[in-house]
Amino acid sequence: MRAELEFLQNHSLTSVLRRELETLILSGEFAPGERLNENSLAIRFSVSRGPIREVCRALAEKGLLELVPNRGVFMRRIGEEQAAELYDVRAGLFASAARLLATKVTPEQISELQSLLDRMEEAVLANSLDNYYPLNLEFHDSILRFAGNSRLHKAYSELVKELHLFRERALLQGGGLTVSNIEHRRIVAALGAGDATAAMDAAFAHVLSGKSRMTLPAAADTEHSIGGTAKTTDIA
Amino acid sequence: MRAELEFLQNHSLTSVLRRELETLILSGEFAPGERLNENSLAIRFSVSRGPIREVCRALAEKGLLELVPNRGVFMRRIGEEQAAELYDVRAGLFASAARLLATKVTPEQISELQSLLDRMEEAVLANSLDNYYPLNLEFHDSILRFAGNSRLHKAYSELVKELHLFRERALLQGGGLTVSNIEHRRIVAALGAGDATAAMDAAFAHVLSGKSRMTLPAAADTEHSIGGTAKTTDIA
DNA sequence: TTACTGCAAACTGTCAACAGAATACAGTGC
DNA sequence: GCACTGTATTCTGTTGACAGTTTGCAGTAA
Repeated sequence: MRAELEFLQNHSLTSVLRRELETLILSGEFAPGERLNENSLAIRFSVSRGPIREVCRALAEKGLLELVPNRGVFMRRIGEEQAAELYDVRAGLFASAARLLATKVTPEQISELQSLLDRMEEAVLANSLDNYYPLNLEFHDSILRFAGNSRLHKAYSELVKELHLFRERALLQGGGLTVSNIEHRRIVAALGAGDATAAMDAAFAHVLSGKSRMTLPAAADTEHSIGGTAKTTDIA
Repeated sequence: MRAELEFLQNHSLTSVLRRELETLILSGEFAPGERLNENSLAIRFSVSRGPIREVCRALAEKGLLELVPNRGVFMRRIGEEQAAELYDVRAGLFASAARLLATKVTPEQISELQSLLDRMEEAVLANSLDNYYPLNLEFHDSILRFAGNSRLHKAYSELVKELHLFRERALLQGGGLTVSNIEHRRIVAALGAGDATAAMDAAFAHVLSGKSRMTLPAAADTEHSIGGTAKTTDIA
């Protein structure tokens, strides 16, 4: 019961709604550019329009939705240029984390990262994107976590969520995995050596490399994901 | 009249309110941790509570306000640790801008930055913080602008706004100006040489240097700003 | 005097309803 | 058949009101 009381105090209806709608958005429930009907959402969640509107305003501020006066809220549509811009921001945050971590990383953390590198290497050899993808996420997340700056971590995570809205991106070619993991090794090597500048540089270059891997093939084939929820992945 | 119509279409009541309230907050109208009464705000702006609530949700998402269930909205209180974290994020964004700019900067932009450096140098010699401060802002803003990434620029600006909430910081000592401008010169030199890594490194180090200039003296004297709206400045 | 209890006022959370704008569609003229 | 106009519908923007919670205060007992 104690736990339930605490739940009621910390999680208001609005905050629950917010989380719920965010999950819905990130799960691909709505198509890019699709309009969200406030009334429908209100009925769907069995609440009135007030809380729905508040949640939409918050998510719009976060960059997941778009507000058009007198027309309503729309799923944010992220074009190639906007995605490219987001990559630059993400690169800066990731580089910051790497640089901060370089001066304080512990041997245990290095070996944990090494372990991830090895497991990713296996996935590369098996040419298994399905195995590589979650390890890649964990690798990046670990660096952010080890950096020990919760605000930086939060900003990075939100940026990754925002990038998920960019669905018109190409699937990664097999060769990308090899390159990606080589870059990973370079980052860990710099971290292990305590070289802040090199770590920052490698981290930044890695994300930018992912950006070019992502946008270049997309220009050649932009129709592949229309009408489906093709599982696109993001190796950076 | 054309302009007025366009104004009505693009700026809804909520968006105007949002800007207004944000200005109020950043101007120091409310003390850190102070509670904002929804009804008072509604009366003050002659609107109902609905729009006020939506605006507050948006500004809370942005990090300027804090929401406590069943108790209301409060001015966000930023402690020293949080401010330190924000500096790291800011450093990453600024470094990203510097690195991106290094590969595309034009001679005209370099000379514009040089001009700012010279004018800051004058302010340093005159030991005039009042002259130095706006030039310093313009210097940083110019680099973000020249970098040509609007999203990065926006993220940086919002972070600076968020940092403004940290009022318990010390005024800058005179010596800081000299150091700060030396760091500025190092950034511009790297940019002019087209050295992306050096530019990124110098930019990151500069913001972190500003962070230590900010937090160290504050630890020695944390009571200086109580009860007043002392004009504190932020040299980084 | 101090601590506790109970009540009252104030405020937030939520809802339902109204006004105005945008959209879709039927009707009319060419 | 096609473009245009006027109307009806739908949806957003905003408001006022009610329910539940928190806060402040007066009253009481130790």
